Parts: sequence; structure tokens; C-alpha cells
Amino acid sequence: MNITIKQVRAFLAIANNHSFAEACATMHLSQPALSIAIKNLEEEVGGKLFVRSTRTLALTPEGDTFLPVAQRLLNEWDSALQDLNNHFSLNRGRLAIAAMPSFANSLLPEFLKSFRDQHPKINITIHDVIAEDAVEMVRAGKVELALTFENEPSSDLTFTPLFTDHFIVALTPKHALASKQNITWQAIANEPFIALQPPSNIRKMIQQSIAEQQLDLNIEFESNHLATIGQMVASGIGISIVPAICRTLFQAQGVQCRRLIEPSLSRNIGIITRKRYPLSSAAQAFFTLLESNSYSQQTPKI
Amino acid sequence: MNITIKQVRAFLAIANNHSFAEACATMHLSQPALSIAIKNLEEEVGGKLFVRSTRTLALTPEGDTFLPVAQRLLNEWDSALQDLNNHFSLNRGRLAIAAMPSFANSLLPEFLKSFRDQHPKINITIHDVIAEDAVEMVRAGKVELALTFENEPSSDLTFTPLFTDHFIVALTPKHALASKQNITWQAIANEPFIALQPPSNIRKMIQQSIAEQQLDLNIEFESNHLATIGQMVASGIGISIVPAICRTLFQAQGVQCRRLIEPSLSRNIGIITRKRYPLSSAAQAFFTLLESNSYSQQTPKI
DNA sequence: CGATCTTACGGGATTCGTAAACATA
DNA sequence: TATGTTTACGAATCCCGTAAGATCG
Repeated sequence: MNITIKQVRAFLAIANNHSFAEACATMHLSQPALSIAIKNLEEEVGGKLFVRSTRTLALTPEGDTFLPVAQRLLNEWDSALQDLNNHFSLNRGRLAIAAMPSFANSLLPEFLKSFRDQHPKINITIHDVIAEDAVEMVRAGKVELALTFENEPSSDLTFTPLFTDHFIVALTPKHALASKQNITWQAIANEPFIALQPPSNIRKMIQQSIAEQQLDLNIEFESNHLATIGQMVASGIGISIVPAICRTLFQAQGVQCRRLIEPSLSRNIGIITRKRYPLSSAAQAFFTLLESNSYSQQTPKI
Repeated sequence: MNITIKQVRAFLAIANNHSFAEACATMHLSQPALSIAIKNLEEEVGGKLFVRSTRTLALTPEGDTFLPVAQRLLNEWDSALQDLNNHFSLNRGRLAIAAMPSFANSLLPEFLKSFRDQHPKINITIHDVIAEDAVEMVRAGKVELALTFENEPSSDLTFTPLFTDHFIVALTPKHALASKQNITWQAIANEPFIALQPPSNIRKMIQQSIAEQQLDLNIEFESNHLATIGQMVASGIGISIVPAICRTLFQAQGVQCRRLIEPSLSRNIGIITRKRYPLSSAAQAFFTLLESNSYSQQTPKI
């Protein structure tokens, strides 16, 4: 049975207009074309759908029972294809991304705002999880892309760098070290230190750096959240080392930031995606947005 | 958006086979034809559905979300059209008919049996109602045809005669009149009479005939049902005049039948249908069955 | 006789298949 | 290099529109 959409559409047009002649207009077709279309349709389905004389046109009982079915079929057909088209044209769709907390807390909201302004119909889900989990979510296909730092190259993942993020020292303005523009690791090692709890990658990087310099960190407080650390630092109970992208967040809490030197510590932040899997139009659009704006999101060097 | 069934079918074939080349077989198409079909489809919907290299083929996220939708669309499409085809080929459908009680009680079951043997998938509904109601059900479109006697020609209904049905006298074998082959109205007028209750048409015809002969009927009992009248006659409390088509029913109850003469009384029995409305395939088949077997259903003249 | 559907037929667009080119693992 | 997809192109098919024919009210 080889029946086309157009034939069924013609059937509907005629049934709704109660006339071949009038249906021509809605179908943008000549009368003979309609006639042939219906004739072929009737041959395919095995019986007449209309009884027609020159003056009257009526549906056969079979045509009558088919009418609502045909209407439903075409409605579903049209809406399904419209929906597909909307996904491509970003008038519809879902975008799931993961971001490590330091990114989600700092730069991400601006990107989201600008994406939503451009594509308000796209539903966005953010997974604010630690870097390792973000990467795993990409690998498992739970999100299309993750915003996190660069880690070891993987055979199934791609890292697209956006910018380099430096670590900075966070302290209260009343702190003795606050008068300096640059603060050394050596100086930090003598201070009460507030650290992110493992398995944070920031914690890991700081401890590795400390170890390389054969220093010891005086960790007196720990927390899971950068915002909590900011509050602790603001209260003056200790200092911390935090990503520069979160500088705005810390300053809002009354915390001051100083350059960390000898050596400075930084990491590349970018986009993790799966190899050999295409991005959805929505994800691609977000990817492009991130890339094209990354130059303006350079970590301020203070 | 002009998208054909064939294009979506091609999309499904490729997605299910994970290959253009293999999908060719199921689509009975060459590779280039498939390639072009998908290319056109992708252009219509506004984006890629597959990412393909010579060695790998995968769905895009959009293609992936469209896959189950497309599957459902085609399933519904195919089953709807198959269903329509089944209606025409009598592999499916519903037939609603009305029949006056005397017909429904006598000849109809045999017709139904033979129809069901030929078309077992057709669902049949019988409305066993008095003749006037049967006609009204046709007029209202509640049934496609009615089996009843001929009445005044109507502008919107058609009567197709099947056979002529004579009225006969029903009495118990012990009855004094049982010895006669033919019984006159005059003789009946002297007997206790068992009549169908109004608004039965049989009652009407009998009373009209009696009146024309300026006789009086000695109605002592009345009932709504022919079967009840049969029981009453069998018990010997009176005699009745009944349609000859019900002769078998009465004989089974131990009632004997005699010819009614001076004058004989008969009516044409046939099919009532709507003018200007086509019959469904099922109704048409039943109509044809009735017509082609009516010769063998001639009322026995006793 | 007039309005409407159907048949006939020529032109045009679409689609097909073969063959060649192309791309990737 | 070998497998599988895409492009090129000639051919067949299908579909459309104009014009003529048929039919019913």
C-alpha cells in the first residue's frame, strides 16, 4: 500500500469543504489533480471514500469513519515534524550541561542569561557538581557538555580550552598580609588556612603545590562550598586560596583578593564533550556562545 | 514543509539498520536514492538527522529524539490505512440493522448465520423493533437498513422488495376448524381471537381487513409477542392470524397453520434503505445476500 | 443548460539506478 | 586499501495543468 501524505491531505480538504472544487484552493491544486489523487487513494485502500455526482458530494460510511482518523494522523504528522524543525531552529529543545562549582558560581550565570536571551524556548538544566562527576556525566551522555578544568586527555572525550584561570589568595581587609599586592606560599603556610573539603580538585591542586615546595599548610577549617569559605575568610578566622573566576563572589562577601606568587598556580578551564557524538543544535549554540565570549572572560590578574 | 512518508520510512530503515547500505534492501532502493531521500528530508526539517562517515553511522541528538516519534507515526499511519482497507474488504467493520419482530424471529437468523460464515470479522447489531421504529432508525441513520414490510413510498427512503408474505390462521390441532385446509374470515370472526397489541402493524392489517368485510373480531386476549400468542393458541384458548414467515416458530409450539381465504391477506417484505446515502461495504454485502437468497425464502403457501 | 466531476494528453518536475568520485578507518 | 557514502547524469516515472468530455440537477 503506497499512500502519500498529500493524498490524505486532499481527502481531508475535500471532506471539510464538501467539494472538490473548493478543496482545490486549499490544496493549491487543479480539479483534475485532486480527482486523480482521490481516485488513486481509493484504489489503494480498496474502496470509495466519497460518493459524488455533479451536484452532491458525500462521504461513504467508510470515508466517514476514516475522516477523524485521517485528521488525527495529519495533525500528529504535522506537529511531530514541526517539533523536529523547532529543535533545529532552537525554538524548542532541552540543553543539559554540567559545570564544576567554581564555574557554576561565577561565570556561568552570565552565559546562561545571554543564551536564554537568544534562545528563550530552550529548557536548560545545570548540574552543579564537582569536576570529576561533571566529566563522568558527559561520558555517560547525561549531559552534552561540561564546563570544568582540563585534565588528562581521554580517548572518548574532547577538551576545548576557553581560558586560563589563576588562583588567588582570599583574606579579610584587616589581615596583616592585606597590605601586600602579591602573597607567597611561604607567607600562606604560616597562616590559619581554610580549605575546600576533598575530593575537590582545588584542594588537590593546592596540596600538590604545597608539597612540591616542601611546605605545610595549616588547615584549620574545611567546607564543601566556596561561598562558605568566603564567609569564613570574611570573618577573619583564616585565609584561603581560591580560583580567580570567583573573585567577584568573594569581593561581594567583603573578602579581598591578592595575587599568589612563587609560583603562581593556574589551570585551563574549558568545555568537555564526547568524541564521535554530535552536539544537539542547542548544545552547539551554547558551545559557540562560550567560545566566542571566552576572550572577554579572561581571568582578571588583579 | 513537504515531507513524504517514504522519506520518514527511509529514516527509520537507516536508523534501525545502522547503515544506509543495509537499509537499501528493506526499502528496495539503491544507495544513492536513499542518500538523496535523507538529504532532502534533512533539508526540509532544517538539520542533520545522521552523522555519517564511511565507517560509522550515528543519529544526531535530534534524530535520536525523532526516532521513536517517527516509529509511532508510521505505525499509526500503517494501521489506520490497514484498518480502512479492512473495512472495505470486510475483514473488519460494524453492521447495524433493524428488523420487525416477525422477521427477526423467523428468517433473519439464517441470513445472519450465512453472513457471519462469509464475513466472520464483521460485528453485527440487530435492533428487533416494530416496523415503524425500524423505518425511523434507518431515517435517523442509526441503522443502515431495515427489514420490514412495504409502506407508503417516502422521499428519503427506498424499499427493495424481497418476497410476499401471506397471513395464515394459527390454531390448536384439536380445534374444530383444524379439519379444514382453508379458513375464511367469516369462520374466524366467530372464534375467540388472540391479537397482537397495538401499535403492531399486523394488528392494524387484520383489523382493517375485518372492517372492510364488515365483520367483527372477537378479541379475547392480547400480547406484544408472537411467541406468546403461539403459546396461547397452543393452549386452545383461541385462534390467531399470523405472518406465514413465522410458521416454523408456531409449529414448534404445537400450533397448526391453515390458509386464510376470502380474501387472502399478504404484504410485501423487503429492505428499507436511505436514498442518496451509500451503504457501507458490510451493509452492501448483507443487502446482496438478502436479495440473492430471497427466492428460496418464498413464503410457503402451506 | 449550468455547474461539477472525470478522462485525455502534453509538459515538467521529481526520483530512480548506474557509474564514478570521494572519504575514512 | 577497502568499505561505505555522496555526487553526476541519463532515463523512467509520476504528477500537474489545460482542454475536452460526461453527468446530474
